Amino acid sequence: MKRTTIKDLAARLSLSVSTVSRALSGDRNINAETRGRVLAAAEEMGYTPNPAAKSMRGGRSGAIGVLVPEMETHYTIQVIKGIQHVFYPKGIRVIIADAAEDPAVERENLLMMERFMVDGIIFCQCSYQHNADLLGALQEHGLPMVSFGRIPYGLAVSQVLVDDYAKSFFVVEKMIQSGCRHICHFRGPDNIYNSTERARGFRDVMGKYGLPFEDRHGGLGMEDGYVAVDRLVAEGLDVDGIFAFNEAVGVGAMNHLRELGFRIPEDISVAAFSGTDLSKVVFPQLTSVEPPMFEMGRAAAQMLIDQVLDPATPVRTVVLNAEINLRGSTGKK
Amino acid sequence: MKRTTIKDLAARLSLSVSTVSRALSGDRNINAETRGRVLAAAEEMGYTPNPAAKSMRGGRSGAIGVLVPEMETHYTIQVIKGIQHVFYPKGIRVIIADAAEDPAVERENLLMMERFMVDGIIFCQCSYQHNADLLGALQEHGLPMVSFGRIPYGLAVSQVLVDDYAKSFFVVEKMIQSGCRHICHFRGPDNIYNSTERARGFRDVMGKYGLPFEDRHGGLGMEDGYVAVDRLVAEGLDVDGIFAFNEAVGVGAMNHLRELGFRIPEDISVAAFSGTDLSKVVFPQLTSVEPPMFEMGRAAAQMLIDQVLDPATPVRTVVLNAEINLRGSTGKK
DNA sequence: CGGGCCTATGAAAACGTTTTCAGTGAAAAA
DNA sequence: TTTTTCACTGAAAACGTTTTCATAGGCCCG
Repeated sequence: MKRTTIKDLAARLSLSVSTVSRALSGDRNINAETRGRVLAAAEEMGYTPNPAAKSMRGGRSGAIGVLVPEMETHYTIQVIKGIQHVFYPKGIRVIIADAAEDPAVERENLLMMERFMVDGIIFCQCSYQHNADLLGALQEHGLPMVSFGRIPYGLAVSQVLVDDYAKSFFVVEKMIQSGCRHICHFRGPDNIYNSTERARGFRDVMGKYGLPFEDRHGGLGMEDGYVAVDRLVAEGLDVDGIFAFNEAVGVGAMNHLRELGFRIPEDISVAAFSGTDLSKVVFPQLTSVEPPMFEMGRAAAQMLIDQVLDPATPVRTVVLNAEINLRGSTGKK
Repeated sequence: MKRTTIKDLAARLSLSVSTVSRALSGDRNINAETRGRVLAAAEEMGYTPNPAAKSMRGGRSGAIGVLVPEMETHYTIQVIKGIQHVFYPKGIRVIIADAAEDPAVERENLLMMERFMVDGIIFCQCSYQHNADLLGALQEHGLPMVSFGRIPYGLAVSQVLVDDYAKSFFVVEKMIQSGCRHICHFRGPDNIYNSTERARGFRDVMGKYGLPFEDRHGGLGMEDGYVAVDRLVAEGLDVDGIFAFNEAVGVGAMNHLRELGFRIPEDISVAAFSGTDLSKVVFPQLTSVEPPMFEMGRAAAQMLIDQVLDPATPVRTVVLNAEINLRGSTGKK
């Protein structure tokens, strides 16, 4: 179980560790032939550098942290894949921590990342109203960081997002064009700033067509969509369309509407933000706004690397394009 | 950005680093008062040990690797959560690598884990026919490892599983009891040994009731379920039940059957192994065998810790109980 | 031919821990 | 009083790298 170290190579080749290290790291002050011998021996003896030693000397830990608010949806998973796609080929370890939508857990996770001495973090806050202090302090302390997905309102940090406002506007416009007149928005939680943006897009497009603006508290999960439908029915439901904060709420709403005997989309159309594969699995398939999740992860990772390499990198906001996919849950009335 | 080290503490307290280290690690050869002073100072100066240094000295990297065959299903994600639940409180970092069902990628991931010098791995092989050589070599080399979910056929390694045979037997028996007579099994890929076990459970229960045994190649994904249904229809479909290798295949089959105008469960019942939340989201809800995913992750993690602490720990196989959940996709004929 | 400048290498320090080996002084045992 | 033992602490080595710093020989230029 003993690993080959640089010392073993040095001994084998009757060279000093310095020379071997230089050969391995591609220093130019080294004889080409010596370099060749070292590389060959390294290959033969199966040498791989000890990351801990590298890290101790170099100051960098060679690991980055990814903090996500949930791991229930395919959204998060795809972003994580995008992130790993960038880091793993570079030999950088990725540590993932899930807050399960609990800001207290998120805080623990942040502190854990600090203990782990990660070189940077990529995060998506549970709530923009929580942990901004700690994130700010870490940033102040020099920890590179990039946010994705949820808007880190009030935090001057690099971020990769989609255009919540515009995409909400356009997808609802499609619903209107297909005949909807009384659309209700199932709004996201107030502590997620995207809720505000999506609601604004919704309000503006309804205004543009002179239609009444109406919304209900939606929440985040499938149960929330379920409950919101119940409430709407109890109030004597008078809508022909629902625009949900996210896919889960949309699916929850749609499933419950169907249980209650409504036909979708004939009686009521349903659309949602944050669509993933799931939108194509439910019946009818759900019209949704689908962010380029993998690409978002890649972009965030690249931005983080830039920051790690040059701490003076300015704060940037990257807005990627989300696709609007019209499916069976919306259609001609 | 300079972190407090043990040296800083020593200087501050006019003690030697050895003493500080001992106080911190809870060595008993230390004056209680001194220990108190050190702890107080550590708290005050916000000292946290440098994992890299610890690791270099201690030989252990403080990280473990988790190798999964896919991250599409909730199954894997839940197992990962169970694993993290055990390791994070202990300050052990978890590195996750996804093979996307490609044994070549899986091999890369294994090598990556070796480079990262993880203290152990928890894995679920894409295919029991691949990478057993490398896994065996690593094990031989002293790397602690635990397998979960898919049967690591031919590898003498600790593992946590559910009873594929018995649970397949029982869930299909329920279908029979509800009136199904011509059930077709959509079999999993041959390079996953669980396919064999589930098929065996299916064959035996059909035999017990004197019913004809029939199966088709199923595969792993939703598309596979879709395709298998098409093939069945092309052959002049004569079944009243389908038992799918996993949830994805089950959902794919069910969705396509519905597209083709079949009523579920009136015309055809559908059940599947490896159910997750998704089974409750689709319509109708899918009858499925649900492994205790989180618990499996926890168990695997605990077994790995045992092995790391004592390399002489004997190889164990832990079989956990999977729940059979009867839902709308099966029912009285 | 002597000084200066490359090229290639080695020696040693440093990173932050843990741990072994040696003490120290004081109390206990003789 | 002398010796032993004990409780506590310090010095230093070690883990595997990278990175000065130093130095050897060889070459060019005057």
